[in-house]
Amino acid sequence: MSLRHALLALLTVEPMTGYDLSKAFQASVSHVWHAPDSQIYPELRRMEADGLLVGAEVPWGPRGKKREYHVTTAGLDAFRAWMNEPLSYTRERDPAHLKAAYLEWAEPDAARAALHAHIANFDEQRVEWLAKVREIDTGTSTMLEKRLTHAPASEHASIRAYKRYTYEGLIARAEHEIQWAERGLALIDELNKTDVPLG
Amino acid sequence: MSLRHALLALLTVEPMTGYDLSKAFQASVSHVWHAPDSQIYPELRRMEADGLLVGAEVPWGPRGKKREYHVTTAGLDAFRAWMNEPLSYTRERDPAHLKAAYLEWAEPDAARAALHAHIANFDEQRVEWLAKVREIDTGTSTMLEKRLTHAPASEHASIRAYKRYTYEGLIARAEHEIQWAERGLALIDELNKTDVPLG
DNA sequence: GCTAACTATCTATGGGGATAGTTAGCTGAC
DNA sequence: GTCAGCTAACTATCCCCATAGATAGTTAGC
Repeated sequence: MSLRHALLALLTVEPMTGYDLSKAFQASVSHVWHAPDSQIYPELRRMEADGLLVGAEVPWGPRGKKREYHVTTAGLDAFRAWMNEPLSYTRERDPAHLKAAYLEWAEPDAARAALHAHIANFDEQRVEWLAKVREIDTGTSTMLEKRLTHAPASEHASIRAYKRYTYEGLIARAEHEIQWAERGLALIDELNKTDVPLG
Repeated sequence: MSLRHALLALLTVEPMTGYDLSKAFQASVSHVWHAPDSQIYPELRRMEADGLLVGAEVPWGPRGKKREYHVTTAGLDAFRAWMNEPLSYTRERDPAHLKAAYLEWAEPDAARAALHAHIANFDEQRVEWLAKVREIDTGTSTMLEKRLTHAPASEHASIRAYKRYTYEGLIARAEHEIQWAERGLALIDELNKTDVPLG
């Protein structure tokens, strides 16, 4: 039930439509949270029914309209409560490492391809997060700057620091995964070396 | 649909009952894969229907019986095919980092507790994987040794090496997460320092 | 001989999420 | 002036998985 809290997190920054939230998940914070719009719209209505949000019809063009959701004080309370309560670490599933543990079953080239895909995946993440950190440092992160405008100046340093800290952790993790995969590639080469000891 | 492949992976080592598989997930490879028995039993029956496994009734005590599943050649083919095909990296969800990005909303003590929980979680994993590596090195891993008995001697080194490589990667990841959380604890202290500059 | 703990299997229910498809209005380029 | 591409919102279906509980036989200790 954490989609709800991810939505609250984004909506504490500024009111948004379901479409905005869908885009925000797809682009800006994918790999931390994501959701298809088919999940977002019903959840927003449920959250409104629960009093965490209020939706406001906003005109859009001559005839169109859209629904912008604002966080209520009950919503803020719920978000703060979630932030203050410990989160349960559910056992995760890790197909990449499951596969790695049985890599002897794969053709060497397929094994290499798997590790290259691992590298490509985390390199993409790394680039994404590096851009985020640069945005934080240069003040070009629209979300962060909006967040700062309605937070007391005394908290600005903390807000900036926690965001940077989060993204740095994700960068380090991505780099770790890349290094692991590279060690794997070296291991595959090592194990598939055709030994010609007495040329 | 990777539960199927996780089950195949374990069953390539030796025939097992649903109960055995449930225990294997709970204990030996949790954090790489896990599943409740309510998922395992139906999936085993589906896999048998698909011809990947055959189940054999085995007496258990005077009146009891259990069903032991053996991998068929079709099952081996399916597993090998999965090992040789690239796996799709689905965007993950990461509640811990989502929370970290909004840590200014939490009470300092709650923020500390969250990071301590993070450390505890990954330290547990670290200990678990370190034990695995030790088992591999000392030849006391029952699963691995069984796997080796029906694999050609020429492959023993590879099998051992891939297992070790996998667990080492998981250990390094756990250590990374611990270090990240520790940096976070230092950051919280830093940000909540009550400045008394002029005594 | 009883009881606790373990082995073994199965069912029910509901939530979360992936995928796909539908409808409708808006905007700008050609 | 129309067509492509974007914004906006919603619906349907299916699968995976979590939680909980039901049932029954086995083993070992007291």
